[in-house]
Amino acid sequence: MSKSKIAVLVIEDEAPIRRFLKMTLTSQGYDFSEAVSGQEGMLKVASEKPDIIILDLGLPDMDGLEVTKQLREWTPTPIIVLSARGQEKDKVEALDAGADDYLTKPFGVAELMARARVALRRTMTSSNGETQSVFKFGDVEVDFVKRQVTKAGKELHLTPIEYKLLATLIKYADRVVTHNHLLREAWGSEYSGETHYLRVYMAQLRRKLEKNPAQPKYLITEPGVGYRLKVSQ
Amino acid sequence: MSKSKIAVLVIEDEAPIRRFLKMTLTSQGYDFSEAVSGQEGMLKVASEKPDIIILDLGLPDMDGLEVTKQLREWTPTPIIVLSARGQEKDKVEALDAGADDYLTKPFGVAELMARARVALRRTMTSSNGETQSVFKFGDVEVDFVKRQVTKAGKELHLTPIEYKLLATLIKYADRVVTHNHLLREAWGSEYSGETHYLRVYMAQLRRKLEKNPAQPKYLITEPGVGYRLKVSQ
DNA sequence: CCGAGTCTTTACGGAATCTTTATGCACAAC
DNA sequence: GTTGTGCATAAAGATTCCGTAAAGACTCGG
Repeated sequence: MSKSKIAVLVIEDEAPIRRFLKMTLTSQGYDFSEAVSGQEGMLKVASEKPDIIILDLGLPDMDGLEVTKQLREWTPTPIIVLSARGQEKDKVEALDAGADDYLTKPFGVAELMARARVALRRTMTSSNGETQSVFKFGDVEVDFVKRQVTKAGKELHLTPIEYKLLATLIKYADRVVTHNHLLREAWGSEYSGETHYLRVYMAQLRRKLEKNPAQPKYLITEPGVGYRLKVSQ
Repeated sequence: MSKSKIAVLVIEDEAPIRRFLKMTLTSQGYDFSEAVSGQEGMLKVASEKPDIIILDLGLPDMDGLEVTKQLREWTPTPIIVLSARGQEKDKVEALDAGADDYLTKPFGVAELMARARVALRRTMTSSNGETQSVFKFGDVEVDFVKRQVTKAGKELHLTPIEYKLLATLIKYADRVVTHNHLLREAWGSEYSGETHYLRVYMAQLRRKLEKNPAQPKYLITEPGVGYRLKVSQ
């Protein structure tokens, strides 16, 4: 399963709240990351590309509103704001600055989780991912949203392993992917060394995707190393 | 269609609040529309296709949670929930049912407006296509407002689970929906892994909807992955 | 309390997929 | 020329997954 975890970045200076959120989020299966200041937070948003940001407005180094505005200049990642101040004016300012939600401390963790799910629901279902949803080479098209492959417009059926294998090669298009790497991604880490499976499945993929399977144009063998999906030129 | 104004639908039984919202919204340049019951509200969502819905949970004729869930079966239009109950449990339930935000009465109108702007900001930027309240494939028609299914004009009875299953497949039309995803949406998260339920119910749906259930044209199996409602081509 | 409708559970034949085995080819090393 | 290694391909065997029918359990209104 190549389903990576959902990554949450918590920008919060108070250690107890950070610890608390870390416990809750990790126990619910999220990938947790933290920053203790606005500066560090913005850097981590850029470097780690979290799926959602939980931001305390009362940071020591800079105004939380300013953090929100600056983030919104370049990223649409959902931001849930936490604040000790419950005045309506504060809420309106933060929401208009680009925050997606606003919770007043002390907040209930169940509500925070529910509101995080709301924010994530949007970004997940809307098809505007940073990864292109359709990949093409030759007359083959791979639609990752539909999980469907077509060749010359005609639908093509791939088995789960064939699909994962192809998806991995596309992920590293034009680069060589080693035998073990492919085995790990398509089968699982415990299959390292079973390079024979690869030969069988690469042959199947070629039969389905290549015009002349014996002289592949796209699914290239790199002897002794692995395979490569050739798309350039 | 050249819709200049943003249309807001308010579903609320208390006249004073309705009047108040009408004043505020029209003065801010929104197109205002209202419904006094859940039934009327759902009909107006289908007929008027508002850009955003403000929904009071405490309606006389039906549970607001149920309204939210039924709307979410076919439309992604933002829903902001108003409620007199401020318990965390109520908020979580409403948000997980599909609401985009939850305000406890008495609420500040500035905050409501700000939260409406947040919800609108998201849908306006992402190119969300219009959703229809009636979905068709082959000679089958599904009316999400009446909750009624017809085949070749003849009314067809589906059990609650059959209906939810079909509604979920329609929501992700042409996309592969995994076993667990279907189980979560139609049965609930605690049913993950009970894939044999799906086999039983997919067979029932095929018997009712397909001309030749043994060779389905629309309800397609994706072995080892899930199912897909095929409507294109 | 009963019965209709619905959900849950079970069983099994068959289909699809994964795994294993076998054979042949190309090429390099010796 | 022989040998060995890595690869391609086909096909058989093993396993998992799916479709179907039917029976048992549950729910709810009357």
